[in-house]
Amino acid sequence: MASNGRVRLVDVAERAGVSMKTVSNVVNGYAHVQPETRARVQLAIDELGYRPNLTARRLATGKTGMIALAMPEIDHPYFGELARHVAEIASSRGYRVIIEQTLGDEAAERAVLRDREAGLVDGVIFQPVRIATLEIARLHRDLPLVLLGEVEAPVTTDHVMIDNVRAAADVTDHLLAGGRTRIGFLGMVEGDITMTNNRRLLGYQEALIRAGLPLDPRRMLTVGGFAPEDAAEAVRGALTDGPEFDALVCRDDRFAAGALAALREHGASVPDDVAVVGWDDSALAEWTWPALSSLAPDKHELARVAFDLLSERMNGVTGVGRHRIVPHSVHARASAPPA
Amino acid sequence: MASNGRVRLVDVAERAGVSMKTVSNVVNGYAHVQPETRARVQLAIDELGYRPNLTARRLATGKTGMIALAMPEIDHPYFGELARHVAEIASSRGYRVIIEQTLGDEAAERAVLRDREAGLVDGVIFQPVRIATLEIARLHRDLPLVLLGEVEAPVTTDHVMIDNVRAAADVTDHLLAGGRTRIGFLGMVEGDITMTNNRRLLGYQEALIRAGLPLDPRRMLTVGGFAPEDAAEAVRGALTDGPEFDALVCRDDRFAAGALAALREHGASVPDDVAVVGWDDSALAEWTWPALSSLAPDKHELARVAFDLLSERMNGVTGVGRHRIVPHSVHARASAPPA
DNA sequence: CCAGGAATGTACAGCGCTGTAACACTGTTG
DNA sequence: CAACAGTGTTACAGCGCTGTACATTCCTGG
Repeated sequence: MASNGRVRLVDVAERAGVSMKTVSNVVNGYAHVQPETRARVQLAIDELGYRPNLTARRLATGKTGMIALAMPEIDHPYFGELARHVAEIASSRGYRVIIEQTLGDEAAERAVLRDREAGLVDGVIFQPVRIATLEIARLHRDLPLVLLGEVEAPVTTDHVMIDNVRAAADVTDHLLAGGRTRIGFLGMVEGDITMTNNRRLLGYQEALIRAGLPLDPRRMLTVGGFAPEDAAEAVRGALTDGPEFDALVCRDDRFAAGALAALREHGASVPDDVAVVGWDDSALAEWTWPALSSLAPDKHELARVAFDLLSERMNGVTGVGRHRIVPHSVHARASAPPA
Repeated sequence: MASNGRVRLVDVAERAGVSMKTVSNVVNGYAHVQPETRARVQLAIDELGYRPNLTARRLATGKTGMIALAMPEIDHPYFGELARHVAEIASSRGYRVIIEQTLGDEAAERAVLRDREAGLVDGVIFQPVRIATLEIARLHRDLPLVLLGEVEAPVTTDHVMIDNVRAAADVTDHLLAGGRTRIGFLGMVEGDITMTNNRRLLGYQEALIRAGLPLDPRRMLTVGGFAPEDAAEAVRGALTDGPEFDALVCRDDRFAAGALAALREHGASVPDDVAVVGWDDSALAEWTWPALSSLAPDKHELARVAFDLLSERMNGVTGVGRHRIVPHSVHARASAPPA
């Protein structure tokens, strides 16, 4: 046995009276090993308490069995739930997940694509929020990569998302079906460079146009930052200066929570005076009062499809970037009940 | 260059006309390298786009530069926030974090201590919920380990927690100071084997006794499961059959959210009729209506202390298990305002 | 002026595993 | 019955890096 106390393959081999490779074959479940030999090796493994050194295996095979999941914040409800799904899928396929928090930092996002992952993981699932796809394509070399969320063309990398235009239209239709006619959109974020919001705004507008309703730019609220309080602030402003609205389509559940707070302060009743719909269908939607109706991306499917695409890349599939849309639905709760 | 396209140390060495080890020294920032040599090596590194293979480095050094964080669910608000703090601390010290979700599964918790981590990480920070400390001590070999949360004696492993008895007493005192006299406790969970709740119940009882108030066992509510809905169900039952109460100390914020829902259904006003205090001070406390007062463990400190203890163990410190208490406070919000 | 050390660099073994080539068998086939 | 395919096993190189031992040069102080 090695002096550091750990049992190595060679120790087992010696004890069982076979070669290292045979032990390796047993450990890896290789078929062509005599049952009798296998039993002898297994006995030695158990007796010595042998555990393979994964680092050594990785160096030998060139596979790490790990993927990185890079996202802005692990404690954001949506990302937390997504992380859980990804971890479960990956785990069921024998992979482990390293969480990489970029915290919305541009340098951290670049690092995800470069040195940080060198030889550490077999692939990366990455939700960028600061750097553009063009730069991703430029920085990205041969590491298998799947992007999450809306990305602008030209896209040379695999990515998975929901149909944001359609989803925003569905949410707006849900409100229209409930008899709302003066529907606002909360909100565009200053300095937000992702396409996500533009697509959602577009879907919202399309639904209004289809319904023959006017587009009032003053009902499309701009928010100063990403915190719920920023959203509340924007709603407060709109309630005093802006045009009337009887419903709000929100960019995410946290913005919706901020909107609920501002409406409450103002004495507006939800959903009677103003209906509110969130986005992400995170656990938080259950906890607000009233509970939030929310656009629900199929997170499980999102994680599964992303992992499958990545898996193919890790198995050597090459070729142009692939584009996958996963389903969504409107999860109706009290803040915007069904018609 | 290697046929697989990756640049290796030896390629850089060849190009710069020095030995592999000198390149290694430059890469690792070793002091005693001639500036001129260093520059030449650096040039070769840049020209070839060399990135060290971390797996190989790990095999050579025996250090992985990674720790595992094992917890029940990454999408639980408290654990999500804790994960974020741990990831930030670890990252600032040059470590990376692997998230291990046990999902409250006993086998998964055992696996954390055994083969799963073999040679993969340098240490583990682990919040057990299913397996007892005795078993942890039995399974745990030489892998550096720090436990989070309440653990029963005898403790042979380092662990970090808040003073749950004291914290529960502080929360109860907060309610007493607000003039509440019929304070309930929500809740003991059926089949919960962790000590956490017993400690909290104890602190709650101590505070009542010190205040000269009677202990009414019927005000100590038992909950059928860990979901907020289970807590709501328990509160509903108490509202119809049980003794009156004018305040509730809750096991965590999610239970408190469940309690708020049940109270609302019943027409009880919070905090006028019943004050509610949560536990964990998770982001969720901001989103409920009214916003939850909550016992706030110093999560940042918790993460820091846990990492420091682990760090010492990873650096070879041996000896008996150490016990660390981190501070907490009562974060007062609308559901139980200060006196 | 020389022993003793610090500064700078090299050669090579070895971390613990897996892939590959090769070998010794056994049975199968034209 | 030679040729061959398939099975079970071994020996050993090699994954890409770092640690160790050692060579060489350059200072320093007695």
